[in-house]
Amino acid sequence: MAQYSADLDGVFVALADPTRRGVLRRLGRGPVSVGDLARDVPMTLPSFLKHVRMLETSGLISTVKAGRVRTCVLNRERLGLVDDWLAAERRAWEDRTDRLEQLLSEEDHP
Amino acid sequence: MAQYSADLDGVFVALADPTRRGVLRRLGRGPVSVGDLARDVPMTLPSFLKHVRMLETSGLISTVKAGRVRTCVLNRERLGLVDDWLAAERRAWEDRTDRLEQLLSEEDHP
DNA sequence: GCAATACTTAGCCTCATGGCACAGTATTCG
DNA sequence: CGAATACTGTGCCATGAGGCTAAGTATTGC
Repeated sequence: MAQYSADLDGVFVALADPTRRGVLRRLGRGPVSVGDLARDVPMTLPSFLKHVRMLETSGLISTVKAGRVRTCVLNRERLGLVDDWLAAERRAWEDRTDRLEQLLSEEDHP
Repeated sequence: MAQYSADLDGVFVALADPTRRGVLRRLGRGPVSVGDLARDVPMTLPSFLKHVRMLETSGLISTVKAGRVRTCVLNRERLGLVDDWLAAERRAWEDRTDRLEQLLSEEDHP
């Protein structure tokens, strides 16, 4: 659970940057090399590479190097963490809402 | 759209901290004062207050001060931003998958 | 082999985050 | 009124994010 939380930290941090979200969007259309990704971004390559590394350590993408080209692939299932978190939050709210409605209906018919 | 992206930045940054996620979870059960929230957290009040402010500027919570007590309330609808972003990502993937499957089926029956 | 390509490393800068302590303000209670 | 309560403001510090330049390494193409 502590690990779950740390993973979630990493994923949310990774998502909190437009450059990185842009990379994810692009990778949704298939694997792309670092160089090709960087061409779309107004930034030097070393700076951009930091974003790629961060996406990789968050688990949102994987990369493999073949020759001198590093290719990035989206790990779609990783966003399941966000889904799960959202679902858990909402479950908590709804439990509360249920109890609240129950309480209200008891007041209606005591 | 630029604003949408900036809003998303703020929300993801806010969610990228266990303390703040804990606050949201707690607020899911109803409004709570800053002091009560702080009691659960191993941190000084001024430090904790920074988290509350950050949650507020991200739009995930609202706060009102009555007398000397500031009460925090969850803005549930704000998480819709995350839903929307997730949905948009997935739509992009699926479009691609559709095209890919179409391509494959064309290869099967040229 | 040599030059171009595609990263990669290293070092530096600035600003934001997340923590602290300490002192202040505004309300409320006796 | 005076003390306790509940924040709030200020200033400090360490760390890490996000950008840069300059130089280095490993592959590939001619």
